Amino acid sequence: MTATISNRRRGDVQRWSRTLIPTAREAPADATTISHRLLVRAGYIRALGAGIYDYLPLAHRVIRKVADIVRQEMNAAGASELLLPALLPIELYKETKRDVDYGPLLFRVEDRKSAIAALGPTHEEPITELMRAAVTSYKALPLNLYQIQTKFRDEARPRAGLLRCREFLMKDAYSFHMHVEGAGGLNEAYDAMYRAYTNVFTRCGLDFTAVEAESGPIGGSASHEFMVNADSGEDTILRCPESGYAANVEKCETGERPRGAFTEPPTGDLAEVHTPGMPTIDEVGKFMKVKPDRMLKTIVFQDASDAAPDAPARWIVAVVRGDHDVNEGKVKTLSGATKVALADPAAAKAAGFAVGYVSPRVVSAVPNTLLLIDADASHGGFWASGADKPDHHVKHFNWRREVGSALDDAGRVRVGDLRNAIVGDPSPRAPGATLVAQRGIEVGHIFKLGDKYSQAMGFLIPDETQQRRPVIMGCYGIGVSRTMAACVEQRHDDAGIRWPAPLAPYHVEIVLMKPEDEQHMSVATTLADALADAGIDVLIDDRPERPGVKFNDADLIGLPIRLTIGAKALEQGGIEAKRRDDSGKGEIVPTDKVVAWCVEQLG
RNA sequence: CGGGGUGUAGCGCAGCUUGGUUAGCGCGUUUGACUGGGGGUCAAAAGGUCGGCGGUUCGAAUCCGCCCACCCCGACCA
Repeated sequence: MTATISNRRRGDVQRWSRTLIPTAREAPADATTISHRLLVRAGYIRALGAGIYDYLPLAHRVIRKVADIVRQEMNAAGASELLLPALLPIELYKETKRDVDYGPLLFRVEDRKSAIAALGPTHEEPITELMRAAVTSYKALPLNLYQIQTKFRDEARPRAGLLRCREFLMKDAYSFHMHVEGAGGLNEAYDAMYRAYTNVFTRCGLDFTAVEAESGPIGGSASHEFMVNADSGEDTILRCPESGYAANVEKCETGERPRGAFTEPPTGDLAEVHTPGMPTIDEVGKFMKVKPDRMLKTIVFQDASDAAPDAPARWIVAVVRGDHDVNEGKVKTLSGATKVALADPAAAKAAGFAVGYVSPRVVSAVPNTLLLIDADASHGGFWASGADKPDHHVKHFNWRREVGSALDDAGRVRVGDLRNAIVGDPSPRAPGATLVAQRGIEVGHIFKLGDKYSQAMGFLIPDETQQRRPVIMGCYGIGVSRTMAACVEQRHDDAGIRWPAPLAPYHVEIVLMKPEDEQHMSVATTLADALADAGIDVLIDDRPERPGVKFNDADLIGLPIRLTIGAKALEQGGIEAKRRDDSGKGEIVPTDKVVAWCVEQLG
């Protein structure tokens, strides 16, 4: 006897009557999202609590297929799979202060000795703890380690079925390096992960977009999100149709926008208006009869660089149009500070800011203040603004008259890009092109971590020159269970799910019109066997149900191919074959050609 | 965490305002018959701590109080 190692996978064959697929005509009333409703109705998942789900056999098979593709691509990219605990001593998180930073999002459990453990929301700490003990030489690097594991996050508001859960399945990978550039460096691993992720989602049969996301501590394009394109997605991304540039709203740059000259004449005398108890732009605008796009929104930040803790606070005041959103990252960039944060309201008040009613005039009124003006807010014409005293606003704000010569001092006033990009903004990469919006669901995220965790946890090893240096890390996540739901959001119709072949729980459903007919059953099992030999997974609907029920359920669970075995087709020496994506009854395919037909359709 | 809402059979709902037979209806389930290519028809049946605890009352699904769970909008979301 010879042992063989086969790389040829034989398909699975299962009978509907022998597994658990509890389909339902109606979805539970509390399921509102499409993927949630369809996955429950089609018997894939059941809710057990808020953001907690049972994965029934069909769902488990889909999950496994996603995971297998992820594994293959990760392994091909040189990563190694391991498995870390989900139950983690809270002390680990104290080392990085994430027990506080992560806050209530971190699930905590108490053991019999009253010790607190965390249920891992992500595994930077345990992997760094492992590496710190196991790797003591730069010669052991680079390394890329990953796991596919259940994660726990005590979400403030779990919602949308599998899209935002408290317990979910995630692939998380961590890479370790002594340097960023060059062979064996972080950038090399990051690029490899970018390619692997592109391969994964392509192989899953998903329509997706890789977008630039908020930069990590290393700067540059240090983070990408992989978004499944779906109109029902929660996230908005912006894309330049010309250059292919795409980014999320937090990150998206804009092309040069026209700016004001600060020489435009006033529109009238400065007029103060009493606006009691109106904290929002909308309310004030309605009260004063001024549209938000004619108001200046003035937000106080402080330079949070930890360079000189005793130095007097340095204030950064950002001004954007009332209908725009200020972007903290852009405030940081334009100010040149290494770190900025929203000003502490009490400290800002003490320094002389009328928080909530600030106007750009404070650049002269409060020492150590840098004024940043978004291009769209720098124009002339009518403006309303805060009045620098509580419960008051002013009309006819004029830049030159109100702010004066400070406008000409680049050390005190700068104009630039300060707000989130919006649809119609000029593209930053193609002159003349404008940004378009697109909805998506984030299913992957790759990130250059740098030395944040290795520093915090003391993971330093000597390099070639015997200098102890913190290890540089990258982290790379894929939401496995979320990918399943995102796929349903993207691929469904009124009748049910439409799985792409690579993720379908089974590739082919054989519908028996008369399961009690022995000849029909024999045709079905012979056919299923032949399909399995070709590597195809087969579900046989052998239930004694009426045809309508079975056809509707077939559409609902969404397998790519339906083969119907009934007297009519058999008399013609064939089987009725239909793709899920096609309407109608399908075509009669000669019985001996069915396997080849299926293989061809499944591509 | 703020605002709104819902808990009655596996699922979808009515009943509650105005307390009073044995708590109903549709779907589903079980049994039988007929039927047999897109959720069929008839007959019979099973299935309920009315979210929980306490209170008011002769009597509570219904009124009152406290608690719990879940959903939606917002805040939040490495």
